[in-house]
Amino acid sequence: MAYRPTEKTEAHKRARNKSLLDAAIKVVAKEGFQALTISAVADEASVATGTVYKYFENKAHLCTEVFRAGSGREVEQVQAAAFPKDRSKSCRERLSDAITIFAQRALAGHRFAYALIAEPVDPMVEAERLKYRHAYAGIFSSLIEEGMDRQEFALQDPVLTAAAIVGALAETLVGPLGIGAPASGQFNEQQLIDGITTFCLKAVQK
Amino acid sequence: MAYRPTEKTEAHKRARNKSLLDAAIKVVAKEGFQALTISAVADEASVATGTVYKYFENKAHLCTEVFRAGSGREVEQVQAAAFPKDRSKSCRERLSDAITIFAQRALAGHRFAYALIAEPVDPMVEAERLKYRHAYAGIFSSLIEEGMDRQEFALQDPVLTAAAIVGALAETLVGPLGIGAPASGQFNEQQLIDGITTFCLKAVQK
DNA sequence: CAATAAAGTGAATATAGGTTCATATTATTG
DNA sequence: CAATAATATGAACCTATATTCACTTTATTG
Repeated sequence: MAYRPTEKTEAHKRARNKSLLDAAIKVVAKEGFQALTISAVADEASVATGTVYKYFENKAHLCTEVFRAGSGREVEQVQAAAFPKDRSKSCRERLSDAITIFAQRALAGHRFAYALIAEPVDPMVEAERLKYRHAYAGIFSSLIEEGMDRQEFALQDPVLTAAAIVGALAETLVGPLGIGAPASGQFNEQQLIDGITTFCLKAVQK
Repeated sequence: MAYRPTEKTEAHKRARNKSLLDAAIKVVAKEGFQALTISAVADEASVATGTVYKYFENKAHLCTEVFRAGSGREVEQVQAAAFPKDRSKSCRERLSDAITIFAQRALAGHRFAYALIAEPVDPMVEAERLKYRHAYAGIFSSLIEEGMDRQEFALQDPVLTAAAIVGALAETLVGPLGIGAPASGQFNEQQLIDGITTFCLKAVQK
């Protein structure tokens, strides 16, 4: 007997796992999923390609993690806006806040947000994106349900409406976020956000 | 001097071009863009792979044609619903008709419609899809503009609203159309269409 | 240090599918 | 039929990455 993983090595393992994930996110943020190759990640993290496979089973898993990490914080923010601690706000107000947060963060995040929301990616990554969108739809759906209970919103299928809102958000943001699109500030960001918010609010209202 | 293309050969050329395009559409309708390979098309049309390249410069061009052919009829139908000869209908009514037609045809077309609207595809094909969605957005945008002029609709950015509608349509139809989704009839198709229509109409209304 | 196990390496391998091209076939006309 | 040109063929080629694996390096403990 002569070897056993110790806390130090475990820590190193965790650190490297994180550094690989960070590297992957950095690649996507800089050049999109199009540039997310195993060797690009390896280079960015200054390790060999084989090392990546010691930490991620395969590319699909790596993509999943990038989405999870990238969207995790985003989804959290939207969730927080939709269901704040302070329970005094109306559902209408909260829906508006949630949409605004989503759009603002997407517009601020630029390349990375575009990659998550709309960059043409290969089918494996696209499958991950569908899950990511689903998480948003869940938030909106719950909020709409509550709004119906409180009779703030018209009676409707909350799942359908939630999907429609996510679709509307994604599609309207594709243009402004797309490659070659005017940089943030070139167009009136506030106007865009107001437009989307108004569109969605009117749609759910009584 | 001893050879010159004749009407007969030209006709054959046109026929073969069509048969290749039909083959490509058939492949997509059956198994999606995922299965659209040059050799699949060649097999389906009973020609050699090289022959495909006599008629289509490369795969991207072939994809473009599949989208054009596949969506051409769809876009036409929506256009016809949005701008009918009979000018007596209100914009509201026409918008409702256009949305209904879009959804109905997508739901009826099933696999092919799913492929056009939402199937995860590789970036080359996705780029074509964006153009296709743009065509729809153009129709809705014009209609909304007219509706504002006639004071049927609230003042709004017609381009933004049109994008939102296209996004809402695509996203809400993805689920029902997706692979493994219940076959048409399993869910209440009419209810779905009504839901989307209501959502969009309320959103544009004064 | 010796023994052992894990982590790291990166060249080699595997695959898939788009694209090419030398060759064969077919059509047209004098 | 001979000459010519267009069309068709499909095996071979190319490219781009994901993935593997024999080997090296590093960490741990008696």
